[in-house]
Amino acid sequence: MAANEDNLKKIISHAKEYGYVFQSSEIYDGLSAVYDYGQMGAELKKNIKDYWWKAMVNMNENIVGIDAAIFMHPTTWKASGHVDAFSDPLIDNKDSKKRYRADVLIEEHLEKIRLKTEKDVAKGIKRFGDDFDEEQFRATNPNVLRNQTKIDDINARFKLAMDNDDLAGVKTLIEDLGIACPISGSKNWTDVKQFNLMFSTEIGAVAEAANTIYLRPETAQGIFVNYLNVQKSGRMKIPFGIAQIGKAFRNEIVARQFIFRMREFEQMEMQFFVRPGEEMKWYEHWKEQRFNWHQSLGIDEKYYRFHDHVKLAHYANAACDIEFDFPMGFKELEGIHSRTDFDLKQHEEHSGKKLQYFDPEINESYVPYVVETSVGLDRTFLAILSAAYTEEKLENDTERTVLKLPAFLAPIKVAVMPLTRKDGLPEKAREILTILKYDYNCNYDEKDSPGKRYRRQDAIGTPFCIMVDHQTLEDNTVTIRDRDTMQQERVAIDKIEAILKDKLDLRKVLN
RNA sequence: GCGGGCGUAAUUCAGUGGUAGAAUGCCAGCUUCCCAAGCUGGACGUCGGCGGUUCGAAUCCGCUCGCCCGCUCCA
Repeated sequence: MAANEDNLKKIISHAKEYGYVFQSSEIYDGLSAVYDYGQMGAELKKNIKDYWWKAMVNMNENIVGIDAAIFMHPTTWKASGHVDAFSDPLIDNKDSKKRYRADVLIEEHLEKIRLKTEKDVAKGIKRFGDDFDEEQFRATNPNVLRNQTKIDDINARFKLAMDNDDLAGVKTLIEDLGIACPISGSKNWTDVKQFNLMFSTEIGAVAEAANTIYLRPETAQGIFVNYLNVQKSGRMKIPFGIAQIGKAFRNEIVARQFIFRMREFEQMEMQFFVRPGEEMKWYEHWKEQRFNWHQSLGIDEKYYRFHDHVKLAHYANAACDIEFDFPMGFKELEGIHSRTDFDLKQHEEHSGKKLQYFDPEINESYVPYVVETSVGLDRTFLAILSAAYTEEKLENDTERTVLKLPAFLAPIKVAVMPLTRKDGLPEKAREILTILKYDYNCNYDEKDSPGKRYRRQDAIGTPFCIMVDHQTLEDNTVTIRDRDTMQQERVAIDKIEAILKDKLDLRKVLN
């Protein structure tokens, strides 16, 4: 554990030192849980996006990509459930310092009262056996009735308080009920606070007439509200998918662990629309597909595992995560959810528009079921970066730090360097650079010894280095040095393009 | 939000009351030329920020911002 935490620190330092990730607004002391991608990070991130898009959109005939706006009609978030679900009333116990959801505390209290009734019922059964009329007992027994009244009263008070945004009322209710902290046993509570995880701003130039509008907390809704547009304009036939890469925003109470949990983050997701009843088949299909995608990055299988959700969200009938062994342990990287027809039904209801699909195969109209794959781009970035970060002991008893990034994702694909700065070698090297830079992001470096330059490229993860030496001038050959093996291979200049093309060929990874 | 740890150069750190250092890195030049060689020169820090104590603060105190860890949260 300690070694792993250490590892995260090292990765953060390395990421900063070599232009991968910077703290946002650093000169102003930073902004909590917001990060910027630097010159290397932006390239890596872009390459991850491209690779995902290629695998999901380009490789699947029945998946298309869109780019929806971050701003959406406010009703969207009522329909999706985010307005309610993303604003929990929270309360802290001052003695145990534990935080609870106020509604959960009250619900637990109600559960205790219900339990009393059940005990009474159980007693009755025990005493009277078969003669016991449970239904009548529940309807007439004074204790049971009194408890039921209590429950109804509490529910009514809670609902009233919540509907009126009366947080003080919620606190009073908790105090009146004598609810104690399960840990400390004390009733010493802070005020109830509302946390809304959605960022809001105003749309409309005139302040009085402005409407509150949210920054989307997830990208999925942009797909749902456009599903019919895409289906009709793209002549899509079920089953089909809509993919999207974009930013989402969550005002996390605690956001930490570098770029793992940020307030502004990017998701890559695909909603797959299927015929009702076939969702489990597709759920299994995408579980496998997405796992294979991660595997294709060439990171050891032991870094990944599935985690099935036991407790399902209100919209799902099956859900699992693909978890990655980050420096801080196994954490969610991607979620695969069978979302049923919940979202589309909700949007039908709130918009009053039909969101049905006519299925010519079965001659029937229906609201499709949805299987979602949603992967965090920043998390994928962190996963790849942390798996790639390697400190190696070399034979000559020195060390090197190398980013063993998948070659096709590396920010710089190839560095071209002259062995010395004399004898026309730089000119020759630049000729080669000119050939390659149309297809690949290249580096040129002539400063310092060759060994030092190799190490510099290792640190940023450049998979290939081309060295122009004196033999180049004689026979037009160069050496290509492999980042991971450190082996050099002498090849003809006119073969370089073919060799790189082969080494970076996505056909090999995308199977 | 609570608790713990921390914040000094690009990075890793030393410096505990007398106004700042090392190593690595970076830049220029010389030399060397295939895995962080050497030499010379150089740039970069209002010691996270604000305030207080003091003749004097990187150092002591308060507040604040940020990072890491635990709790909590993460439909």
